[in-house]
Amino acid sequence: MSTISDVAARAGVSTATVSRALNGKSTVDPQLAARVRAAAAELGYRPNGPARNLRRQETVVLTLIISDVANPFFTAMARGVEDVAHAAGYSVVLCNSDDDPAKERAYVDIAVQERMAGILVSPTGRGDSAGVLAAQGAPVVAVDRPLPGTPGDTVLVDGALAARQAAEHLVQQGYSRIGCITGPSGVPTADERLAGYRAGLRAARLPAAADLVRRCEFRAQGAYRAALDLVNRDDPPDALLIGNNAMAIGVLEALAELGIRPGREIGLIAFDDAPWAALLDPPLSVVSQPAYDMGTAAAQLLLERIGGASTAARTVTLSAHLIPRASSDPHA
Amino acid sequence: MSTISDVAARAGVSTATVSRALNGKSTVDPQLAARVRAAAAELGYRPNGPARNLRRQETVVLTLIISDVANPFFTAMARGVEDVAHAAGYSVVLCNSDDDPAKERAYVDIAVQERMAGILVSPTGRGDSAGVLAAQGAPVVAVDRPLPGTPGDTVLVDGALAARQAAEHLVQQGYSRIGCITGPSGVPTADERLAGYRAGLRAARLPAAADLVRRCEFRAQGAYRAALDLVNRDDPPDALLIGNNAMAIGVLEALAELGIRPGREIGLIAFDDAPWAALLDPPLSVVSQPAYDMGTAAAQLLLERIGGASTAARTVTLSAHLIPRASSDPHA
DNA sequence: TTGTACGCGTTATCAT
DNA sequence: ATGATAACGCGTACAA
Repeated sequence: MSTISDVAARAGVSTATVSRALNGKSTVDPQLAARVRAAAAELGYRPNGPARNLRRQETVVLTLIISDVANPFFTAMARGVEDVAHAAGYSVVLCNSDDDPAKERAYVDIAVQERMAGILVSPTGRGDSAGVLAAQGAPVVAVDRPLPGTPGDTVLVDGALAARQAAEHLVQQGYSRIGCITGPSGVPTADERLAGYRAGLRAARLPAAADLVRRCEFRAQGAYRAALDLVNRDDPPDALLIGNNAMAIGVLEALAELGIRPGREIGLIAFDDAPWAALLDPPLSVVSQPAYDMGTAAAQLLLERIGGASTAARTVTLSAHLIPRASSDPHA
Repeated sequence: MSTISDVAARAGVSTATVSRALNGKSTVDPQLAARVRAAAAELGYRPNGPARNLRRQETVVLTLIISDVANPFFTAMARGVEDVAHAAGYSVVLCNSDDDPAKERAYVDIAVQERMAGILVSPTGRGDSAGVLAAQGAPVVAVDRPLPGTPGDTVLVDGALAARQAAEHLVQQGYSRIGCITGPSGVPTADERLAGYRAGLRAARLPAAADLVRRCEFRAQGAYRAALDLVNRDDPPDALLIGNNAMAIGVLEALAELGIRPGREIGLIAFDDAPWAALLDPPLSVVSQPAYDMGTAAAQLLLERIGGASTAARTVTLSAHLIPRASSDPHA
């Protein structure tokens, strides 16, 4: 692969002139510049990124670490990040932590080592990534979940409020034995949804039914088992608040197997809207989170932080809203 | 951010010893090594990636460029790539080209400039990324779609065969006016699915109905309009072969709006299985592509190519298989 | 306007 | 076993 000196030799100029001509920085004789560009094109010259980054001490690529690429919520967020980043001349690379603290940590290490311009991370909540980040003082913003320990820029949604509203909606619809399937203990989004659910029951003067709560990973499989488990009880729930998109699929599979129809036989509300949610029969009620906007907000925060503008940590909290559909209507 | 010389100073040794101790390469006095590690830890030292890559002339990160992060097909593929890559000590970063040749090109440029160890790309089919890649001689493998022009390593699925089988299945089920909504002309996967569809009709001695074919981007919106357009004809199709996952959503939305029930009123088969396809009412018949396996195969090819093993370009072709469900059953 | 020369942080070679 | 030093490819201050 040809270097800047190859180009210089071919164009009969110094490497400094090549650099200037190609970066359009200082003023260069138009004719020389043309010769340089021609030489570069003929050689298929591409500047060596590592060398350039080393010299410039900066990059124009952002790292976005998410916990599940297959989750539409995170991909929508990624779109938001990308749109803002691209407009500002940055590129974005995605890393998939798989909700595994070790993988998250590995990607954080890479981002730090490669001296990425900035890092957006939707933390698993466990693990020590936060420490690494804090120690390096790299520009970071946490999305969806706060970074434990360090008070950095953060973009959240008020999941507790949304969960509470969802629970109250189920009560209003006439359900009275409301269960909840949410993520692992310690994961902030999982915890806050559970708290909101409980607050909703309390507000409706319904007894807190600890035995109607199940916790598992934010995946279909665990939710599938949890749903079977709950529904096969002697006193099964008559409604379910579901922690996310992927879990909803597991629950729906379980109910389909048992021939239980959502809405009439069991009320259902799941976190995260998805393109297919409205296509189900009955359509699935959801708590829609502003994923795209979370992405744009996070990217903006990060860009400002990179710019070195403010120094105080900021937290942006967006709100989710309930989209009631027939799966939470007992008369549907 | 501290450098290797900071660590060296703190440990009272030379930078060379620090490098050796931290990389465990050459043999170092255990006591000294411990002192070095301690110093590094205290300083929160992280090796400078660009400097290291510059010196080593190599990276351990792979770039995977896909056209749609929100498409489960591509994310499943990404999982396959990641699993194989991680096992071999490589990391993977995802880039979202959005099916936009310019974005694809931009990410290819980045990957090449950053001297990524290897590149996996699912090309838009348009644009000149292939030329750049070929010129640089970077390790590349194309997934899902071939890289136009250059005969490099490629992982494909036999979409023509699968489309033909799908069309024939629809015929067997009793449908006779079968339409097709597929991707843009020039996109290989779109073209081959159309070709297979036509072959299926021919094999069944059904007239090729050019006016029942619609082409648009591989997205929901275009497919939504195409479906409305087709169904509102005087002589509408009685079945539809749909180009992919996202398009299926658009078609289903259109049909739901018009109150047309899949299966009984219009046969439906879509490319790409998705977790929600079986949950629909009626469940959606799909052509399931081995996305995960495509990812692992591609990653293996790439790793071998990076290793410098073979020199001849290889093409791996996997096969898709039809999963008939009720949406292609007129009696359901 | 153009060229010379140094340094970015690391690893590898060569002495010691 | 350890240290001094060159080199990776680039951008830029300084000199011409």
